[in-house]
Amino acid sequence: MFIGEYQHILDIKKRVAVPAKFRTKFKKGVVVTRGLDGCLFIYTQVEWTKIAEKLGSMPVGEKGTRSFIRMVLAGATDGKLDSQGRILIPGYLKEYASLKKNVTIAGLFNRLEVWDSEIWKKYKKGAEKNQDEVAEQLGRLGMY
Amino acid sequence: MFIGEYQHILDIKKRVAVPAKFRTKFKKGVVVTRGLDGCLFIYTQVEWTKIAEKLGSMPVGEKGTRSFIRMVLAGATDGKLDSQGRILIPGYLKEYASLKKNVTIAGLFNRLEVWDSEIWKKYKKGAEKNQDEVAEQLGRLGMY
DNA sequence: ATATAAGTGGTGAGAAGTGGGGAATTGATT
DNA sequence: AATCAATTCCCCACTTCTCACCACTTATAT
Repeated sequence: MFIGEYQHILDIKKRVAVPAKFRTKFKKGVVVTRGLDGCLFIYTQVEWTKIAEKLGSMPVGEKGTRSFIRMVLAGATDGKLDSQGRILIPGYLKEYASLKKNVTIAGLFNRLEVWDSEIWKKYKKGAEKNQDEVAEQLGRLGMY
Repeated sequence: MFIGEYQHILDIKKRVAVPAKFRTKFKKGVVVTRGLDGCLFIYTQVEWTKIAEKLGSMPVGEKGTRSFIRMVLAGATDGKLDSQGRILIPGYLKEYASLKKNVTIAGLFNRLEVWDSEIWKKYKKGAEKNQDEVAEQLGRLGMY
């Protein structure tokens, strides 16, 4: 499963390297799409199939949910890693996530997330302020 | 289980030795992640698997939960001990815990904690001041 | 005091990350 | 349909970093 935080570069041709230790999981293909909180989600082809099914069969209750699901499904592009283990980010996704040169790749269990490094830094700062809440949740997990 | 307090050094290559008596527990792998109060948590692979499963099954609808999961999962790295029984600390975790050269490793039942030695010293001082309060809490728990 | 284990430091080969040239493909315009 | 521009893809090349291993020092135990 995916964990960890990695610094990479989005080069001038809009390519990002997938951390080497995860590349084997993408042999069957990779799917990139719009994510939550202004990042991109990267799924393995296998995981994506499951996710897409789940999203497609969700009760279309709330307006916001509906439009988000559309964004995710419509925003998806599939491809393969190049011989150097990189993926190509389409222009509209680069724009969606405000990606500049430096990006942070985060491992989130069944997916990777791509963040602009500056935005990620701010996001972390925000999250660290809620330590009490974090402690509470850790307690519930039996971690603390 | 883990107990005790140990002084070690984070060398220039960001490696720390795990106290020798605990090394056998990490044969299957070791996971380091962000902890509370500015320290790092070290779990055995076995312990971590339990935690990760719980994290994976948490609903991601709420913003707070999402950021909590991101901090724990993206903050984590897994690896193995090197032939000298050391673990490698990624830059972002070194920074998170403000680690300098001297670090303190503390055993806390199902995990180890890594502290910058200076911070640990201060933390202990603070904790000693609250002894009355601590005693009270222990009493409530029927431990004292 | 000697032997053994633990802790720390360093080096070098190989892997990973990044950049770039040029062919192939797409799709837009005339 | 033909041409051109732009993007994508497939290599190759260079640089940087990581990891496994070796070597030395310090601590512990008998």
